[in-house]
Amino acid sequence: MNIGKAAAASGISAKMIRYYESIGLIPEVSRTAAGYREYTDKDVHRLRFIWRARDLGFSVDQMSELLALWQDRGRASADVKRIALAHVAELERKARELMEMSETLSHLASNCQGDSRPDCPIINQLSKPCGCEEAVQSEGDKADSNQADRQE
Amino acid sequence: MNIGKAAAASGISAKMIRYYESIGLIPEVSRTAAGYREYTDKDVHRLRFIWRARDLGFSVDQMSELLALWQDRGRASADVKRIALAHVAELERKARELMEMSETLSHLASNCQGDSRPDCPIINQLSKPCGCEEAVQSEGDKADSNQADRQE
DNA sequence: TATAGACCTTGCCATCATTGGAAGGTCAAG
DNA sequence: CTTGACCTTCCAATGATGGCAAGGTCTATA
Repeated sequence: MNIGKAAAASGISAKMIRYYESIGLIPEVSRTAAGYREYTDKDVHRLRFIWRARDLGFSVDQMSELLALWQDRGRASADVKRIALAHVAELERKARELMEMSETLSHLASNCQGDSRPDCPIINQLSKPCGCEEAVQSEGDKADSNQADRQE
Repeated sequence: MNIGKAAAASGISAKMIRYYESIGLIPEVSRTAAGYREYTDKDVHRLRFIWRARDLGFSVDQMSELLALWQDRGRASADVKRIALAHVAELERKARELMEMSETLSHLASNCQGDSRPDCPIINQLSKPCGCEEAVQSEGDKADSNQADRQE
């Protein structure tokens, strides 16, 4: 099967398949006399593995480790679990980071009239002169009000 | 004030200040006879604005719009709010995406013994042959489940 | 058989925001 | 005057992906 078929079968673009080969994530496959790459079902199976791992947000390096463990009959599931949980922690960290931004901004926006006048708590917050503590609290997350948010 | 001082005062690295200047996010500042950039308090104030916007995850393009609105005495707060809310939606989308990955993986990991044996639901899931919808089996989860078919 | 068009090959560029480094000039303290 | 910290510009790399170009190959059809 050529690279186009392998791409369609695996869900990974031909471009990315060549890229993964170039960086050594997957082995070089055999070529036809004309130089076309030839993929076996086994190769496609590996690509699908990568496709799923990628879908879970694993990096190329992590996928490389996972592929090695997959191949390793003597693997310890603890090794797989460790990689997975480290990734979960990272995903959660990033998600929290995004949610903090979102909440801060959402709060500011909720206090913005959104009309034709220039006064705006979002702009006010961004233009504050220093990084003083009275900035929007993202870590403390005190639920207690400060609704009005001194928007001068 | 030279770029190093401006960087320290604004929280943005000298490297990034030069970059922001090169792409036109901030105007070119005056230079000393020796070619050193000179920053005024106003310049630093603008850099702090950028620092805060960046901290909220705004892209350079969005910051450019926000800076223009900041400078615009006749701005409509609705324009600011629109940008902010669009960004909130994007942040939430990304956060949800990460959380979905995290939850899927977390669930798989919770069913993994994490011992010295090779059987592992995480590897099993990744190695499934097709994109079938029979997601992860829940708590009940037969531990006997299909051994990941390795390639060899 | 000739040809069109779909596919393959390699290689380079672009993204986005940021960091790093090299080579060379400048400034301030000792 | 030296030293070291700073500044300047330019170039490169990151990670994962898409795009394009130039050229070769395969396949179906006229």
